[in-house]
Amino acid sequence: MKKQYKSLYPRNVAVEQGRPLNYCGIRCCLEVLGGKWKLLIIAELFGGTRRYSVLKRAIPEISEKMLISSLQELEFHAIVVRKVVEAVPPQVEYSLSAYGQSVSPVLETLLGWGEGHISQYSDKIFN
Amino acid sequence: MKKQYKSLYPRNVAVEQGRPLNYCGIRCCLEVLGGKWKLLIIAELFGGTRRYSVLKRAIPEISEKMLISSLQELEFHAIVVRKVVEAVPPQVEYSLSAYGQSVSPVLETLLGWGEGHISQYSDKIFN
DNA sequence: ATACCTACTTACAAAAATATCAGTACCCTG
DNA sequence: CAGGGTACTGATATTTTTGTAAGTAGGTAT
Repeated sequence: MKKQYKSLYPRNVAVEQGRPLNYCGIRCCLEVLGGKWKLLIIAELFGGTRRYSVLKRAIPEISEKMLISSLQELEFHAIVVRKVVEAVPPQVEYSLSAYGQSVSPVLETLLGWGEGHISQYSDKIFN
Repeated sequence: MKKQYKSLYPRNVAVEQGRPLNYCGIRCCLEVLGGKWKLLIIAELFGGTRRYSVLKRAIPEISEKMLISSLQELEFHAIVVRKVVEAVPPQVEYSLSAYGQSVSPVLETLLGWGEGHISQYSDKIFN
């Protein structure tokens, strides 16, 4: 990984006791799990180890760039594990780390709330 | 409210059974609760009813525009309630609706995971 | 009379996120 | 030997999100 992970909290914010002012668990989640694709990728990986090309086909709307960069950030945060299989053509397998499994309740809760919201307010969402 | 809420899912996506292809609870959450400020505002409102100016002071880094527009979207989605108090100077109170209280587990779970993540990986986050 | 408070709105600018697309290296198949 | 598959990288463009700053209206305090 040449690419350096870039922390999302602004640099001009004061730092207190080792963390930026008002940095909290929610901001951390938004930083680590937020964005358009990461939770969807994680959800897919809860189904098991997936090769790059399989992930791509599982989430067809995602661009390769976003898929790769999301995977790289998740790997940086120790949530996913990247494993190269020496083969021709090359294979790279992505899976959730043991730590990555800890995202499960987050995913479940969000999914549950979201599905409930859709069923109550689909008219507002899909207007 | 003149401002029309704009759904975040792309219009060019095929719709199946009343919802866009691959639309799921997670995407719904990202749409309704996502963004930089909404969950923080909700967290603040879990502390009770707050006037606009009080919210502003509670989250000092937020711009007025973001505060207002976040509140408006949350109101649109029936999560917060806006109440005008006839007084001089004018007062507007924001609070969570009964439905808005249902976000509680989402908030708790995210906060919990995030705080845990910070304590394990603060070196990676605050590099 | 001037400044200031409230809860906003609006136009515009900047920044950040995401998309598009071409290119890479390797080998394999027809 | 052309074409295709794999897992990427990098430049650039577009879109989306967020920020800045000024303005509004009615009233109050100085």
